[in-house]
Amino acid sequence: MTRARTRPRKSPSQPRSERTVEAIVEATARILETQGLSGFNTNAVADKAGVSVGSLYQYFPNKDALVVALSTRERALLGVALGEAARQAASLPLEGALRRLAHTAIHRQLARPDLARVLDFEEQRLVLEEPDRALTRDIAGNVATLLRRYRAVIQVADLEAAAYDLIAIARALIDAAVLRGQVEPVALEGRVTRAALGYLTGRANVAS
Amino acid sequence: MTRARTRPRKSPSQPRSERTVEAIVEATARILETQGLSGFNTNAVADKAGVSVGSLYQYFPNKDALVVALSTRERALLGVALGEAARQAASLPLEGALRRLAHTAIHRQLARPDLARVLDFEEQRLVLEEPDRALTRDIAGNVATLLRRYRAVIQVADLEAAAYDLIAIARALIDAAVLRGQVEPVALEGRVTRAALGYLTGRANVAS
DNA sequence: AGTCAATACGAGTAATTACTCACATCATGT
DNA sequence: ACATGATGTGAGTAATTACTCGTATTGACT
Repeated sequence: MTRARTRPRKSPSQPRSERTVEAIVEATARILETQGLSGFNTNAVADKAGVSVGSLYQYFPNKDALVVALSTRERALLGVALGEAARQAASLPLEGALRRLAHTAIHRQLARPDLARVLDFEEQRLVLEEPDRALTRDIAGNVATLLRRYRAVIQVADLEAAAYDLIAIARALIDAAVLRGQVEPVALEGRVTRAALGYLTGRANVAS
Repeated sequence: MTRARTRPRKSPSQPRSERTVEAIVEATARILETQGLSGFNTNAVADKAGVSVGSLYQYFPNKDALVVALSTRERALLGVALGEAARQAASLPLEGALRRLAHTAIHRQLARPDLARVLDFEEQRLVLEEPDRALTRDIAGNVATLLRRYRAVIQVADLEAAAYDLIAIARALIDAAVLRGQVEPVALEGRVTRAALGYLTGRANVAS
């Protein structure tokens, strides 16, 4: 029972094939954000990319691999932006740092809001089907590192878990905002920041 | 282009058919929590329910209707529990009230954690495909009503939206906890309560 | 006992779609 | 020019599965 691969082929590369892979990943994004899940099939992706299905399967072993590649690309962009934000936030108090992170994440997700929402969903599906798949590990690691600097003011012991929770909160609030069409970035940033700050520093503990 | 129905048939009812419908809904639950999405097909549900596919389609117009029915059943249970909790919390300060709600929601979701997670996911899918589908409207309404009592201490203006956001936060944190296997109810309750309280009362507003 | 509507059956169908493979074309080194 | 590996093609296949429909059974009422 060998676990199915999701990112195997595409070993050799001439510049030509690089462009093909790029086109396929971007076609996946465009299909997902314009047609949604129901329009997302490999033939449609190949068409949109201007290549044949055969070429698609030369570089991606199965349909999920498309989602993984796209997710990886988008998460990398987010990761870079968050890294930059974290450096800038180095001297800020916790609230300011969280706000910067929230601001950055919101900015990136709202750049292509429909894509963000569908992709979040697809990532959830992948994790549901294969729980150890680590799609947000890098980002969570970076967030955890940042959190460690504020250990003194944070009530939560497990900062790794806290990082994942903060990501889940941000995701939930951003996706909900997109769904409602309430995408005023500043207000949204405030909501995310307050929830995160409450999670980390609130002193609502055991009492009943 | 008439919108597809999701809960149409089953008009007439002898006691026999009631039991059939019950069996089908519960079979859906058991399939989802034991086999996950990949095992969820109408033949499997019919088998598990001990009825034929034909009978299934006598009462449910399509596969999604199964999910809607199950979701409705589970949300009703949660709704009743939350209503009770809200009454008991009537005299408590906001934090205590939120804690009671969190406690109740967690208790119910952890009763069948795997089902809760897959069902949350399926609900997301339904909303993604049909944005105006209102699966949590009743619960959100109840939460909003409760929030109105605390208007004085809440920073957020739109309490309807806040209710949806709080539900999204709770969902995200509970599902994340189930995924990680960290289901200590008390700690989880604390996390949800702190995030909710921060969201509502935090004074992280506009500053940059 | 007989009628009839409600309920149940489940083999079959039609549609979708992920994926393959035998073949074509390209581009690079000689 | 030509050889050769890399890259591209897309009609076809196989598997899955939601859903139908003609038929069978049940049970309530007379």
